[in-house]
Amino acid sequence: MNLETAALILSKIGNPTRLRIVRLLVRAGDQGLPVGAIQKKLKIPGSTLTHHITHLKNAQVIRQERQQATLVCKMEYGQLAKLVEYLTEECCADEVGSENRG
Amino acid sequence: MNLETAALILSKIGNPTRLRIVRLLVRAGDQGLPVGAIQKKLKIPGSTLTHHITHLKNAQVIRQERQQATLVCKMEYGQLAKLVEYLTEECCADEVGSENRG
DNA sequence: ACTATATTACTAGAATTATCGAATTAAATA
DNA sequence: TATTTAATTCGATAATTCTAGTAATATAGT
Repeated sequence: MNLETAALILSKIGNPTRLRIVRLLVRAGDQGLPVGAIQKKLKIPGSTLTHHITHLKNAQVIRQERQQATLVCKMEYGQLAKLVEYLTEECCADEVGSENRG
Repeated sequence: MNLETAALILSKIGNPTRLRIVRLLVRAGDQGLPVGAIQKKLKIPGSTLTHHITHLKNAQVIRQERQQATLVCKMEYGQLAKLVEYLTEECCADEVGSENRG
C-alpha cells in the first residue's frame, strides 16, 4: 500500500452513497449482499448504483461473486486492513508529539 | 459524527496532495508546521497549497494558528478520533461476520 | 422461444474539484 | 513609508465525478 492507493481508497469511500454501500456490506458480513438488495435499501437508480459499485470494485474495496442470477457484493476486508495498516504506520504514531496527544 | 460528515472527511484526505499534507502534519506533532514549510516539502504553487489547506480546514481536519508572520498548520486530532470512532461503531464490528474475519 | 428479473454499458449534462498565474492582504522590519 | 516575507484570494481553465435515462446483456423459470 502506497500513498496514492491509500488516497484512492479513501476518496472512494469518501462519498455518502458509497459509504452507505460499504456500511451495508460490512454489516452484511461474509455472506455479502446482492446488488438488488442494495438498491432497495438505498433507493437509487440502478445505473447510479452500478457507477458507484464500479468505483468500489476498481479500488478493490469490494468484490462481486455471481450466485445464479444475482451478483453478490462483498467487502474486501484485506484491502481495508492494508489501508488501516498504512494509515497507522505512515501517517500516525511513531513521531514527535504522538505521545502528548490524548 | 454522522455519515455525511464522515464521508466529507474521508473525501478530503482522499486526495494525494492532501494526504501528504496530513502525513506531514501528523509527523510534525503538536508543534505543527508553517504553510511555507509544507510548500517547500511538497514543491507546489502557493495557491494550489492554499486550495487544499482550505479544504482540510473546512472539514476541520486541520486548523491554523498565527505565530508572528507565519501561519502554522496543526492536525485536529479530535476530529480524526471522532471519524475513527464513527467508522468503528457504524461501519465495522458488532454485526454478522465480524468475528469470522480473521 | 418467451418472459421476468438482475445487472451492466452507453451516453450526456450538471456539478464539483484541481491547478496555477496574477493580484492582494498581512505582518515584520528597515 | 517602503520593502520583504508569508500566505491568501481571484479568476480562468482543465479534468474529474455524479447522476440518471435508455439500451443492451445475462440468467432463470415457463
